[in-house]
Amino acid sequence: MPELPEVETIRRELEPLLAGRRIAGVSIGRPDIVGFPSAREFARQVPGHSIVELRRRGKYLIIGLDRGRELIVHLRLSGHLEVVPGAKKVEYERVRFDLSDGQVLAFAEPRVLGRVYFVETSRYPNTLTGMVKMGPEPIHPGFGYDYLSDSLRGRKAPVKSLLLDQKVCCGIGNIYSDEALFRARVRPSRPAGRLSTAEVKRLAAALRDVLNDGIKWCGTTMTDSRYQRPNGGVGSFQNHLAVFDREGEACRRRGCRGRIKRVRIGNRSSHFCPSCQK
DNA sequence: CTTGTGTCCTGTAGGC
DNA sequence: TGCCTACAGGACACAA
Repeated sequence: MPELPEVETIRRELEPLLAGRRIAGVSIGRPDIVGFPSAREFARQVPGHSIVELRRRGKYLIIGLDRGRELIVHLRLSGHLEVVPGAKKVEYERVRFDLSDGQVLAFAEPRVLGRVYFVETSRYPNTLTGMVKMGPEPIHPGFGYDYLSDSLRGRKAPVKSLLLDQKVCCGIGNIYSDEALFRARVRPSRPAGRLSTAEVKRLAAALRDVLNDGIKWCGTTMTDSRYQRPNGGVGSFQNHLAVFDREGEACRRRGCRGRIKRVRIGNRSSHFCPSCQK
């Protein structure tokens, strides 16, 4: 669920709550949540480190520690982070970090698919190769027509599948890929290598714009979504979705009489307007 | 290398 | 109401 805008919102709101605190203790409710090193080593090595800053790479949240170490969190489908008073119980809490100010950073993850890693800065283990191979940030200046055009050239897979490939453009998930394709007026099923120059240009701009809009609205919280901000608040980009989760509803483009269709592409549901997207 | 499929794990919505 | 099945926004291993 959390894609780039959600993770970026979490980063911004969590940093003032964490920066400068020391991690006094770690308790692990589910050892399989720890991706590196072993759960036992994780619980032994993390305490004593202080939190310096929070960064983000794609959908990974990077908690920068002192002495050249990082705590890396991936929320996958259902994970979230909360900072709560030490006495409070957090539902689905899998890992708990006791902080020096008496607060607790809780990693809650109902589905147990999310992971947390403790690593040396920029020295990533095999369980984190996704970090090393990750493509550029679509909201950074280096991501534009030239890069995207090179990445899609000759590819026969549906353009939607390539947008979800973190090696092509990191941070994109099912929601923002559907929304970007709508803005670019390109159907998700189109073979990626067959897009025209104008379409690739529109797509590169749409990816950047839709992610920035998602950040502006503090992410997307659906009714069945567990995405929440560290203070318990929710996002509001769901109020601005053009196609995602709108199957059968009217297209919102002025003058368009189309209805949003849902199809399966690469085992993921994809939403588009048959009238606007070619 | 590219592409498509299955799997991890749990909770929940919706059908009967 | 209660049971059962299908599906969920991610990532990766693996087969063809």
